Amino acid sequence: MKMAIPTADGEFTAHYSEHGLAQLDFPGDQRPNVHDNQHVAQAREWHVLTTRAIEEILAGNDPAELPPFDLSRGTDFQRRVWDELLRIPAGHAKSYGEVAEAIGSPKATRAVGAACGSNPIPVIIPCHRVIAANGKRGGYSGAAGWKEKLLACEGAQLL
DNA sequence: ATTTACAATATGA
DNA sequence: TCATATTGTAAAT
Repeated sequence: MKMAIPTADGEFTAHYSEHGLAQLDFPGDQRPNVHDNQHVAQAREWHVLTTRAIEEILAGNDPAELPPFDLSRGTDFQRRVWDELLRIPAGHAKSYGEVAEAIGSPKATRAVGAACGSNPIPVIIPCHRVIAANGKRGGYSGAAGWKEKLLACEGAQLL
């Protein structure tokens, strides 16, 4: 199930599976991913939540409500990372090391980076709020410019 | 099954 | 500044 999300910054594309939001793409950079299912009505409800959440984030606020995610592709470690990312409030940034420590493996900083890289739902799962240890930017797969843009939008404090 | 490469970091030279 | 060990995954051998 593929649905567009028009925003002031372009049209995002959300992909829904039968379990929830499975993937989110930046404007103009759609990854080919076809989810065919019959749960159209349910996907519409999720889509409302997704759209509202993205609008909040682009405005620099915390989304009040999120759609369910389909993390079938993720490992336990990755889910721990993503869950931790969701706890970062708007306008705040954590380093890879801090996230690694928060999930119980202080030395798995590199693994955290890998988990962020395989994050299927950018923006809502705020992988852009994860930065290198000394305020460096680190990377951002696919849409590098968005990291700075989103952080600037929130006025994030880069320690 | 083993090696390599990542969006990292701390340490030692 | 550069080399290396460390950690979890995925992809390539």
